Amino acid sequence: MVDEAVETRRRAGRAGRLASSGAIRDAAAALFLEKGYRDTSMDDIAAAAQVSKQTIYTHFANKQELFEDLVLGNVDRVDAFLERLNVGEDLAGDLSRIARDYVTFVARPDVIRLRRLVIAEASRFPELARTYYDRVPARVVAAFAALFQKLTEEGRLNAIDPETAAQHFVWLVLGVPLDRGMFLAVPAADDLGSIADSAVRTFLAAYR
Amino acid sequence: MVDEAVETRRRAGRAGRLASSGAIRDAAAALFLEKGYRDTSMDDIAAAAQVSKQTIYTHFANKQELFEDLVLGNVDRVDAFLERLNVGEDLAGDLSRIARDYVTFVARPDVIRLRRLVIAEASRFPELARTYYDRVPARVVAAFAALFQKLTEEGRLNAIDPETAAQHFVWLVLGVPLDRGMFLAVPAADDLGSIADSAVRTFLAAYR
DNA sequence: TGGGTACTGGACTGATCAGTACCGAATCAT
DNA sequence: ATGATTCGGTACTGATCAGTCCAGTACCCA
Repeated sequence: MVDEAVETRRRAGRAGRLASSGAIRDAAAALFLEKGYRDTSMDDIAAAAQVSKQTIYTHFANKQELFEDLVLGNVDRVDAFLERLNVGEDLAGDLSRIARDYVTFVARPDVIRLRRLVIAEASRFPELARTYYDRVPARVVAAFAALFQKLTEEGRLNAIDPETAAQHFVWLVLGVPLDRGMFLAVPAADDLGSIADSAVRTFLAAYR
Repeated sequence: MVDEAVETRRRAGRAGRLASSGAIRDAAAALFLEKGYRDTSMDDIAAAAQVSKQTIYTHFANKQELFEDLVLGNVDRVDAFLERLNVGEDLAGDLSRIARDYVTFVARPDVIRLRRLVIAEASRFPELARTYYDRVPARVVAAFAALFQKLTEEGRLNAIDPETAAQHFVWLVLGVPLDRGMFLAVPAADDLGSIADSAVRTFLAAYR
C-alpha cells in the first residue's frame, strides 16, 4: 500500500506533467467512446488515468473541453487516407484499392464509435457535430469529386456532375458497413473487400 | 390557483385513464426525440404530459419501458411505404416515384431524430438497436431485393445479386440526406427530388 | 351509498455527478 | 536549501434524478 503510493508519486512533478495530460486524454477517449458523454464521469476518467480529479482540471477547463479535444483531435486522421487518393493506369484496379482502403479505414471500431458518439451528442454540441461533418466526411467527398472531375476531363470517366458522382461512390462503398456499425455493436468487418469491389463495379458501370 | 387545480382534476377519474396514457406517450416521445434519453427526466415528462409522476408509473414500469415503447411503437410505420413498393409498365418512372417516396419518408424530422436516438442509445440498449435495425432498414432492403429479383426474372433488370443491388439502391438514394440528418440539426429537405432522380439514374445505368 | 380505481401533488430516499477546496508530498530551478 | 509548481487524495457543495410513499380527491359501478 505504501509502495503503491510511492510508485504513484514517482510519476508526479514536472516530468509527470506531459505524461498525465496524455493519460487523461487516453482515458477520456476510451471511456467516452465506450460509454458516451453523459455516462462517463470525471471520476471515472481520473481513476482510469490514475490521476486525481484536480489534475484533470489543471489541464482541461471542464468536461466539455475534454470531449471536444477528443473529437477534434481525431479529425486530421483522414489526411492519411486522402494522401493515397490517386489513380494511375489501371482505373478499375486503383478505384478498387481506394475503395478497400476507404472502407477499411471507416469501419475501424474506433472510427465507428467516434462517429456514433458525435451523432449521439449532436443536439448537445451542434457546432462540434457540424465541424466534424465538414472536416471528415465532407472533405472526403470533396476529394473524390476533384478526382472524378480530373478523370472526366481526361476522358477516362463520365461524371458530368463530379459532386454527385463522389457522393454515389462514397455511399455505394460505405452505406452497408457504416449503417451496421451505427446500430450493431460488433461491425463484423468480414466481407469489406467484396463490398468495396461490388461498389466499384456498380460505380464504373454507371460512370464510365 | 384553486381554479387551476379544479381544472386539472376535471380530467381525472376513469375518463382520464386512456387520455393520460396517450399524453404520457406523446410527452415522452417529444422529449426523448428532442433531448435524448439521459437528458430527459421523468419529472420533465410528467410536467409535459400534465400528469403526476405517480401516474406515469401506473402505466409504465420504469423509464426504460417508456423509451422502448417509443422506439418499438414507431417500427410499423414502414409498412405504409412498403405497400407502395411495386413497379408497372414504366420502370424508370416507377423507380423514380419509389425513390422519392422513400427519401421523403426517411428524411422526415421525426424519423431522423428517432434514428439518431436509437443510435445514440445503442450501447445502453443494444437489443433495442438491433431490433430497430432488423425491423426497419433491413426490412426495406429485403423488400427491394425481392422486387429487383422479380424484375430480373422478368428480364427488365440485370441484378444477379438482388441483395447487393438493393443495398446499392438504398444507399444511392438515402446516403446524403441521411448522413446530413445525423450530423446537422436541420436536414434541409430541399433537393430530395433531384437526389432521388440522380440515384435512380445511376442505379439504372448500372443494373439495366 | 359505499367500495374500488385513477389521479394529484408533494415530500422523501438514495444515489450520482461536476466542479471546488485544501493539505501534504514530490520535483525542479535557482 | 528554498520557493514555486505540480501532483495525489480526500472531502465537500450543490444540484439532479429515478423511483417510492402517502394523504387526499374525483369519478364510476354495484
